[in-house]
This record gives sequence, C-alpha cells and structure tokens, in this order.
Amino acid sequence: MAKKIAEKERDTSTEEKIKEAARRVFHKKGFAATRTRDIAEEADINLSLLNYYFRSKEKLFEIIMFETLGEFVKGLFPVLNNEDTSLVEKVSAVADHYIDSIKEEPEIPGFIISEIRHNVNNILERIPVKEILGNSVIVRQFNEELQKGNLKDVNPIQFMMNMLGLVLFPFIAQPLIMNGTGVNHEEFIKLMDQRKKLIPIWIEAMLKA
Amino acid sequence: MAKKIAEKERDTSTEEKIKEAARRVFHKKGFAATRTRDIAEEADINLSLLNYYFRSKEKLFEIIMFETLGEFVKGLFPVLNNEDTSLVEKVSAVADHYIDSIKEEPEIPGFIISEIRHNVNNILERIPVKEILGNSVIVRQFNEELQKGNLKDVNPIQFMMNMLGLVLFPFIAQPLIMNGTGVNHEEFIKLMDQRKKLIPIWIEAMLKA
DNA sequence: GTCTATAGGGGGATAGAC
DNA sequence: GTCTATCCCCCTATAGAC
Repeated sequence: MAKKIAEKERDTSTEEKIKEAARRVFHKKGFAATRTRDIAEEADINLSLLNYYFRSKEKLFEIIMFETLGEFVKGLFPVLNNEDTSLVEKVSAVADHYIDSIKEEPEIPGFIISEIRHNVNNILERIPVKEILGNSVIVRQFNEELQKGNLKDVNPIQFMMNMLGLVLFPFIAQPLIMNGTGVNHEEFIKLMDQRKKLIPIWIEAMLKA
Repeated sequence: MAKKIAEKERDTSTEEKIKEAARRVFHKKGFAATRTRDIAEEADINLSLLNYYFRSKEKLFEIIMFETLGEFVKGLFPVLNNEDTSLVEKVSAVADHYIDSIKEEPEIPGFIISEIRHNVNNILERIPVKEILGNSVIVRQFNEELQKGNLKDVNPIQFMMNMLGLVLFPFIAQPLIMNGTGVNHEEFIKLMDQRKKLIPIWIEAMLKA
C-alpha cells in the first residue's frame, strides 16, 4: 500500500514536472515556436514521456492554455463580486491584483493575447467569461450609479475596457515602451507600482467626465 | 527598351506580390506558424521564387516586420509634432488615426505585440522610437502645461501609456472582449468609433485628476 | 525569371525493450 | 513508467533545366 502511494506520487510528480515545464516554455515562446524537445529538456525528462502522459503537443498546450486563462480571469472574480467595496475601490483592487501578479509572471498577458489570436480549438468558449462579467456586482454597481445620475452615460463595456486597458496595456506593450522611452526594467516596475494608486483616481475622474 | 521596362515591371510585380502575400500571412499567423508554402500559395507563385527574391523566410519576415513597425510608429509622427494643436487635440487625433487605420488592418497591433516578444533580431533597435517620442512636441507641451500648474504632476510616460492604452488595448484584446461581453463585430466597431470622441474627454479629465 | 525535383534536416510521435 | 531507436512527414532551401 505504501508502495502504491509512493508509485502514484512518483507518477504525478513526473506529470507535474512536464506540465510546469510546458507552462514556462509555452508562456515564453508560444505554441508554434516551442518544440516538444524544448519542454522535455526543461522538464529534464525523456521526450517520449511527454506523449506518454499527454498524447500530443496540442493536448498538452490546451491544458496549459485552459489553466492559464482560467487563472487569469478567475482572479478577477472575488474582486469584481465583492459586495462590500465601491466601484472605485474595485478598480483599485483590480489594479493591485493584476500589477502584483503580472510582476511575478510577466509573460502571461502577452501569452494570452498572442495565443488567443490563433484561436486554437476555441478554448475561450470553455471559459464562462460572459457569465463571470455579465452578472458581476461591479456591473450592477455601475448601472446603479448610472441611474442615480452619479456618472456619465456610457456603455459599461467602455468602463471595463478602460480599467483593464490602463492596467494591462503597459505590460502587454512593455518591450515597445522600454525601447521607446529608454527606461530600464527597474524603472518600469516603479512606474507600474505608481499606477496602482493613480489608476483608481484616473478612473474616478473619467467616470464623471 | 520598352521590353526592358516591361521585364522590370514584371519582376518587381512578382517581388511585390510576394511581399504583399507575406505581409498578409505573417500578420495573421505570426512568424513561427507561417510556412513559406502558405506565402507562395497566397501570392500565387512558385515556392522557389520566394527564396530567389528574398533568400530566406527570416529575411522576408524582417522586411515585413520592419516596414509594419515603421508604418505603425511613423503614423504618429506628424500628429505628435503638430505645432498648431493642443495637447488634448493631439490625443483626439491619435485616437482618430489609430482607430481608423486599425479598422482597416485589424491584425496589426496583435501582430506587433506577438512578434516583438520573441524579439527576432532586435528590429526595434533599428527604429528610432525614442527619438520620435522623446523630442516630440507633445511631450514638450505636456511639460509646459505641467510647469504652468495646469495639470497634475506625473511622468509623461504615464500620460503616453494612458493615451495609447485607451486607444490600442481594446483592439489587442478584441477576441477576449467580444467573447467576454457577447458583442459582435459590428457592435465592437461602433464602440470603437464612440471612443474617438470619448478618449480625449477622458484624458482631459485624467490630466487634472 | 520561373519551373520541377530533390536534398537535407528538424520535429512530433511511436514501437518495443527493460 | 521510463528508456533507446527510429519512423516519417513536413518544411526550408537549393540545384539545375528551360
């Protein structure tokens, strides 16, 4: 029995090693440019084990893509559905959340943007983004404030695009921005940290403009 | 003589056909996922002519990348350096310019973002973005307004990121946005057209907030 | 300049021993 | 479960005829 558990642990540990390696390599190079050999090397396993555990490069990619995208949008869920925070407090929380988590895994926004374009097996359909956003507390709050006449009449989609654009765009365009301005990585991070405070202030001003 | 010109025209026309096809295919699929056969087929030419004219897939890609990036940033130049427009009028012009041109070639922002990450042969270095932006009239105007006390003290880089983020992010994230909100393509374009008027208003409010 | 044919190698996947 | 060896297709690039 102890042996069986040990075996099982060893198995899942190899499977996990491959997934983690695949995650890193796919995030960095994208589907088309990564070779299964890159993943095997990164995971320090034999190439054939990749097919043994995941059948094909495509299947493995789908798993990584699905998990990555899921984590990325689901991180928003508790923030956008918190009944105890105001609209602008939510904006602040979104900025904090994404800026901090992207600092730790900077490849993620670019990975998602790049790979979603080539729409491998419409993975998007399998993540209920519409349900997460459409019924969210933040949209309800936006509409309530709108009815109270506290803010200018625009489509809530514009509001969501503004919030996410102000937070995510600098990371997505980071190479262009660093090259175009001459700031180094450290300075770039400092600018992003400043934005955590600035974005809610900006959004509040925009809402009333 | 007439024959020579005719020949020359035929030659450059084939070369052009390949470049235009390469442009379309690279823009859509990215470097790693396009096959030279895709380009040959799209251009309706024999595969070997691609190597005859451009030596390799890499060389052809570099040309397309360089041209695409150059057009993209140089389109900003006259707008950002117009001595006769105010700060906010420039923002309006940037929004008009990009929203209209991206409507015609929607693949471009995603293409640039995706391909710049894998930094093929640091093409960025060969485009003087820093010179275009750093000495621009818009940055000078921003600093002048700052000194006059007409706007809140933030790094002009923050201002540029906000302007470009509000304009470009929705296009970059278009597949996610359409899926996440349920709007169709026509409705999406309508939202973008609305932003041409909204963005300068928003930016003006942000500048003072 | 344009074509056919093919070299040459890389990459995903599997067979089969252990 | 893990390894070695290998298949075989596909893709870039070129040789060489026209």
